[in-house]
Amino acid sequence: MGSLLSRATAALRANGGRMTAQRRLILETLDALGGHPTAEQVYNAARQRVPTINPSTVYRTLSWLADAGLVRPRQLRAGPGDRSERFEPSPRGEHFHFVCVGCGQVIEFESPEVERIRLQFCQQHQVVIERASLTFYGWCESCRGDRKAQGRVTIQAD
Amino acid sequence: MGSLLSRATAALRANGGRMTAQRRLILETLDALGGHPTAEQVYNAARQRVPTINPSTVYRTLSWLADAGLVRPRQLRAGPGDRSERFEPSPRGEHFHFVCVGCGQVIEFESPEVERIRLQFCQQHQVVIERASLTFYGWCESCRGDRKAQGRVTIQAD
DNA sequence: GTTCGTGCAAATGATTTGCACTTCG
DNA sequence: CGAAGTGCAAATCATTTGCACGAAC
Repeated sequence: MGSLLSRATAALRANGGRMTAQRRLILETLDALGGHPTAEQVYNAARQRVPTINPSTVYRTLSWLADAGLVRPRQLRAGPGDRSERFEPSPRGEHFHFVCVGCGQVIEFESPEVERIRLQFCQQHQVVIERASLTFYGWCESCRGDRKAQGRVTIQAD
Repeated sequence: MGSLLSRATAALRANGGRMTAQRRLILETLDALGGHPTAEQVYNAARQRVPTINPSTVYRTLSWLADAGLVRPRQLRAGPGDRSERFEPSPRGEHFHFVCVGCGQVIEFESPEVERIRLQFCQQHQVVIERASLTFYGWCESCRGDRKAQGRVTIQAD
């Protein structure tokens, strides 16, 4: 399970796509950034190396990667007014997220219990579940103290 | 625990706010709609009764209700390109959602297990969790058959 | 009569798209 | 060469905001 760059290159070969300088740049940027960057963060980071890179190209590359299953779009918003989608390299297995509403930090975690909840729900309601999302919103260890200070932070549930 | 209209009226009295014809209309519309309507759905439903109602007023009323804790904003998107926020009357306790990616139907459910997962996570990571969101995405009983047909539906996780 | 709320039109912010031009294979 | 990809500017979509007018208390 190599870098995004190498996996994307393989995917390109398989589909007659082309490896361009821009795609290479964006893939390397994603590999370097890690975590859960927004399209804008990818764009800004890429721009430091190649100032002529265009936001449209970043968006197009990210959505191509998402379609190819090489990157996973995530809705992890630290607060209202945080409207941007985030992207994470996908080949780690199913996992969930804690988002600090103070600093935006994301902690990933696993939880086998979710599988049980899912199975129970499927049987009870005769539905097919393709994906589960569990997200905790709160204050990380270093932001805990600021909690009451920022009364303005009103996060919305989903 | 009365209607939204009655609870909102009480909240208005407490804060020196004013009960206007528009607010009454929107509150009655929300009561009538139930479920998890988007701002646009509220607007359209309200407009059938009073065609002069303005979208801005709907947005402003919804965000006032959200601030007052009388309505809860929810991110429940059936697919990508479903960018709108949904709103649900809030005084039901903590619960979670199943979203059918075929028809958009939402099923609510409870899950005491989530509380355990939350506690365990808090202790392990020394964080404070204010809110948990668990969402299942899949196909409801009546849409199950269409599943493979709509390969275009690619939902994003969070 | 104030202050709060509304309507309207314009602004916003994230993302997408049409199109002419470039470049990979 | 020819299809696939890029840059740019304009379009889109949901939502927000500034401002002059209107209506609750």
